[in-house]
Amino acid sequence: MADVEELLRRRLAPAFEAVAGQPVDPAVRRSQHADFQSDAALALRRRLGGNPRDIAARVVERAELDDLCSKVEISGPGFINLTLSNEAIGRLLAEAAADERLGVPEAERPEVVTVDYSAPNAAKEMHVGHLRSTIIGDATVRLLEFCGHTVIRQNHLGDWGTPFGMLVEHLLDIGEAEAAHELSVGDLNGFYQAARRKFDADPAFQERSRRRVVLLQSGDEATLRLWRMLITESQKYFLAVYRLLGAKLDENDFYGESYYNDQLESVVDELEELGLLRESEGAKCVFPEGFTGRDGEPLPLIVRKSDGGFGYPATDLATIRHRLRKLHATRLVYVVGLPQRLHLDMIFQTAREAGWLTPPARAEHIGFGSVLGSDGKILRTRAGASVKLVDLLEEAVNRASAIVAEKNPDLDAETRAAVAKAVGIGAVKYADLSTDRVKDYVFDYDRMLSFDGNTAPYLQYARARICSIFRKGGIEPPRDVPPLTLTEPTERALALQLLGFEGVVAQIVENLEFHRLAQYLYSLATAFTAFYENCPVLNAEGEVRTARLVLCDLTARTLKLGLDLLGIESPDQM
RNA sequence: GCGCCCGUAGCUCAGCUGGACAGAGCACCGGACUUCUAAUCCGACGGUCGCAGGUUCGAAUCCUGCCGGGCGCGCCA
Repeated sequence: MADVEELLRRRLAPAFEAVAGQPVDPAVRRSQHADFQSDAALALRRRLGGNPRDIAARVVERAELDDLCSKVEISGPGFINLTLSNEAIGRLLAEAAADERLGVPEAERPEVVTVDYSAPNAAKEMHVGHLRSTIIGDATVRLLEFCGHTVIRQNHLGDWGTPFGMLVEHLLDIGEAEAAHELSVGDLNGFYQAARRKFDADPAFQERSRRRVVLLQSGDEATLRLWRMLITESQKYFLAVYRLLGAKLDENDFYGESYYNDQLESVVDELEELGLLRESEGAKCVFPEGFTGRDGEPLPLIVRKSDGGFGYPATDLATIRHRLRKLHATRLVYVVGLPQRLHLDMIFQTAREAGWLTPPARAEHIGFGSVLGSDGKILRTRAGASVKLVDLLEEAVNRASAIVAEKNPDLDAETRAAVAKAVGIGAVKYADLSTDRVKDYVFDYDRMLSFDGNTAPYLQYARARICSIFRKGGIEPPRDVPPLTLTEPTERALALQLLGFEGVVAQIVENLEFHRLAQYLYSLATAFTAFYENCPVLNAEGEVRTARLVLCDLTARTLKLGLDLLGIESPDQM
């Protein structure tokens, strides 16, 4: 969709520069007093002095806006209010209608981007903590791919470390067949907790587990076979969850901790050669610049523990080095909870000091808050256990199914099931993506499944109604049309909203603040509903009807694309 | 002790690089279905933007200090 804001900016910028004698950002944004407004004249007073209204007047004098605006006026202390002409809007919409991508261009400079997300632990249940990472990461992948970047998904599976001694021993105790059964059925909690209980209660089991870790790390073939079985079975289970969630992660995206095992030694060596390693209390540490701990002492990243084993920072450093050096990524996205902020910052800083992470490459921690229950505390079951992700999702689908059955009994069973899944899963995802990532949010089925307010069902419903219009009319959306004729205010408002899509997408690509896209889609759906209430489509005639059909089609396509970028399905009927 | 994040309507949340009277949804109250899905819409009600200073023509937004909540700070990942 042609980015009108950007168009206006490009027209105003030269005029501002001429008046100010220096480059000026015209600061164009949507306005309550007109379609758009430019605030730059006010800010300029500080640099230029004088009356902002006069500055604005001189800018308006020079700017070429005739083909876009029907009205340009100076208001208040120096705002430039811009009203688009209906002709310009109609022209831009017609252009958008003809474009598969709705006017959203591919990136001028495509990048290789790694997205680190989801990262469950093998032989351990996925819980709500993994929900956000998976949902946000998936949306990131979809968005960046749509914009033409090469995205490499990185599922940093927790598949290595001391717990696996215990888990392998437990596997041996219950037998391979039983273990495979438990893992594939998804009773990972049962499996893990049983192992844990024995480990805590039985010193003999503890000792066996320790020896097993040593065997595992020394590459004992028999042990490795059992370990691999644990990993493979767990992966199968995770893939089933991803299918249910509709996340794009697949079996090729697992780059677990074990993947980096044979790179750890070289990471240590390289840091050593660079002189970044210091021995402290028997451990080999990096002290990245700018981090201090409790006593104002430099904060260490323990790369090699005093017992000779590798610390987890070693793996994270191997990972970032691999992504930069072998995958040639220039943008490294980490979708990881906010509590890991400090740790990741230290990893990034170390990577910079090691000369691995250098511009234009950059690493970003896409952090997020917690999922809370209605009591305002981190979501848990009544019993206080962490909530299984699958249970959460299935509950959402079941509730959606009940709602759909009640509201639209005419749907056949198969369609209803598909709609229930789209609505239920979509609701969960949208609830997560529609609020500011960095804040905690309250998980509430009733609210997220409501057809009122800023929810997935509301957006899906708006689109389903549009599909219904075309179905009922037995017509195909007109895609190749002359400039649209707009007559009603709600048509105009909807049109303006549609033209904002490209700008929003461009912004989200940079900051990955998906709630802004959600907010946009909600406003779009709201604008459509107002239009829908006021403007009959099928009963209209001539160019009015054509314009309305195009508005419907563009709205439907924008909603579908927008939701798709968020990883949410759009059923054609509900 | 140090550091990071959060604090906007009764509830759940928006508010983009400071900009014209702080916006939605829910709940509550009052309206609208012979017309494309009323699974909706319209109206009313509701806020000293945690508190106090400061910068500015102008602050929910930037700076400082408090208060309140969450999290992190060496051999777990």
